Amino acid sequence: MRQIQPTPPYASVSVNLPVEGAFTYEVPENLRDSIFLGTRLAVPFGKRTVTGYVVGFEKKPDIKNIKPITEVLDELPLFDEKKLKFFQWMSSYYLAPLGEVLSLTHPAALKVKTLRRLRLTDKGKAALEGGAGDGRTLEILKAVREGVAPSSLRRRFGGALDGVKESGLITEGAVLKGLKKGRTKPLEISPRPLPHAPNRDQEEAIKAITAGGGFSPFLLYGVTGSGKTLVYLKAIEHALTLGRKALYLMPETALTEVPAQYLSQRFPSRVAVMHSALTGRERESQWRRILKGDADIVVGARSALFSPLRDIGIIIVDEEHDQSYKSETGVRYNARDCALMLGKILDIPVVLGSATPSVETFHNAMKSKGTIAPLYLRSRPKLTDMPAVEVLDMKGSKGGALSERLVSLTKETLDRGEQALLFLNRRGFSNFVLCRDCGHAIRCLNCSVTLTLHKGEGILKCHYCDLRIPIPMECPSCGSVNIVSPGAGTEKIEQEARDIFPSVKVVRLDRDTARRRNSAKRIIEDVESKKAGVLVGTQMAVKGHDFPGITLVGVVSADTALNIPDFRSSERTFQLLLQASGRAGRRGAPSTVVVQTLNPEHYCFASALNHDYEGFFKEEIKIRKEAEYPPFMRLALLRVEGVDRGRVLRAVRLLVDSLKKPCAEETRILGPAPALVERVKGRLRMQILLKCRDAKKLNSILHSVKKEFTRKKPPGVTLVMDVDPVTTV
DNA sequence: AGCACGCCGACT
DNA sequence: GTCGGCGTGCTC
Repeated sequence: MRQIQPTPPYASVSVNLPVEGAFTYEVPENLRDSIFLGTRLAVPFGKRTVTGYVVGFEKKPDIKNIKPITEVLDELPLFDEKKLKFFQWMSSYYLAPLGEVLSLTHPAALKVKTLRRLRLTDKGKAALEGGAGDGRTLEILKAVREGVAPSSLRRRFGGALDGVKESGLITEGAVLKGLKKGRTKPLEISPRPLPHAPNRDQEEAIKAITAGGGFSPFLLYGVTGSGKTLVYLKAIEHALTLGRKALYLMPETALTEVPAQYLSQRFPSRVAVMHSALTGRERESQWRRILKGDADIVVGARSALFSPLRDIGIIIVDEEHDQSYKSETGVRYNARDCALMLGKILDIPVVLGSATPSVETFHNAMKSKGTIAPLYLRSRPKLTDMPAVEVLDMKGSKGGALSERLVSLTKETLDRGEQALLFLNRRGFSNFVLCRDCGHAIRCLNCSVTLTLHKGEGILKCHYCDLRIPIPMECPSCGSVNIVSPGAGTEKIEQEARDIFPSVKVVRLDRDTARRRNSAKRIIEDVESKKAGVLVGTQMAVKGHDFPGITLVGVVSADTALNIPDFRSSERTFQLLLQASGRAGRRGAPSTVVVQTLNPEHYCFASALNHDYEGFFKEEIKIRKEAEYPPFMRLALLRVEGVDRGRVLRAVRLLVDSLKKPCAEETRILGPAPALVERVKGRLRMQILLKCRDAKKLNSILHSVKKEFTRKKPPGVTLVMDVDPVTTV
């Protein structure tokens, strides 16, 4: 790890700011031995001190005013040449500044912050005590003594502040934050023994993965319960016996627990966990363990891919189809695709696993000269052991959100001493509140959506900007008191279930009930211990948790996902249906899935009835081809946002103009059109969808558009470029 | 992203 | 005449 060559006196440093290119800094004599490629630094940048990352060295730069590096932040570098190559690919592919990509390598809390602080000089203190000077000056001095923030001082006193500063009464200094050196502590993981030895399919998959052919991507494909986890664990074990390390990605933080337990049984205290549910302190401690080389396996959510793990020998991406691998803020990367690229650069196997692969991955794996090798786990539970799926046509049904059929099945289930899961992917009591007399629906002031009723909290809430208002007693438009809330969310289902089964404990698991730490745990324990008979929940309840007592799953409305005008809505619905049915009776007890829908004739239900992923895929791929969507076309979504409508529209016209030249034939431009939710947090969102057969061509278009747009764009608007969007609404 | 510099309207 | 608006451009 240590460099043999002495560090040259100048370093190329990438900073975490939206600026292109690296900056040159002098390596001070006393830091010569502690600066490497990949070292995280604090560097002066303009008037501030910012985080920087060493991306190279120079001998003789032809730049004047070179400043010295302020401080080295970590003893060990966060990346090497190969990883840097990977980060540079990400920067180019997702059109994000390199420094922003590199900031993914450490917890955000470690970011260098310069706090500008104004302090009184001795002269200033004397002036204040002596009451010397005009009223305004004294006012300023008093405010500075009280520690009022510079920004608000500026707002209050304007230019007068500069006058006081010039007269030497106050001085400005910067305080660096985030430089503390933390301690490390392994997370408590209770070990769990491996369940059983691999069967023949598993053996074959393990053999293929561990065959050792450098970069080799696999799709491990098999229904829930077919034993993918064991294959991952054996593949990881193999990498570790070769003296290398392993990355194990999961889409949901809750899912990491069981694999981490298995792995820590086999490799005590060599497992690190990285996901957003950790506290800041835990995350930092896990990160430092990884950096110091105290962890051989990192189990975590998408960001774990960038952790400073050295000498990675295998990457596992479980539930590869899951949308949460896509980051929707900052660098809009897809961790699954990034894992493949990192595997290619590191020349190691990458295993994608799923029972319902994404259409792109499956297409890739099925192609005659596909880039991903399929591995089947056929030895699956018998079809008779799979839950029976019933699709209920809800057209013309009246009354509650739960049909008579679903209610009677739930009753039977409870009577047998078993449990039911009622799934609805919408939280709150009702997603709209309506006046019966004038038809007015209560909408958010900042976003173009209706407000959701949260009865328990006694408020209406916007799910986009978190606006909260009290529940109105009368219609704000006509004054009528005839207000209803016809939509259904999990809170309403919970209440309906309580009304129908008053003697049964009904619990709800969604973002609202799981917000407080450990409250989700309590709900899960209630279900596991069978204290609760009915679990109502959003996808949070469906993903990952294995409740053996649940033998009935009711999908309250399959239409929520199906009706979103998005090219992936069928895929998403099908995946949810299969995931939900995977929750029913994993221990062999006869079980049932009931799907309520207004579109029972949709092809995803026919396939879901038979647990037939490939049947679904065959239908879906035809539509994708016809409509020119992935995997046949590559997509990029360009979104222009801003508060001022005129400015946004002007910017969109500029964007369209800048697209004309680079987009020749073979490229489709859809839009501009307002986003499905036109305004969010007061900002208008206009978007253009680009389709192109060739990813390289699309990328070069995006680069040229970005360059031209940033040069010409009016102030007050921002352009977001989303490469390979998972949703285009 | 900040922050300074620079050029046009309403005020002591 | 100045204070301050925000458009423009730079930061090693």
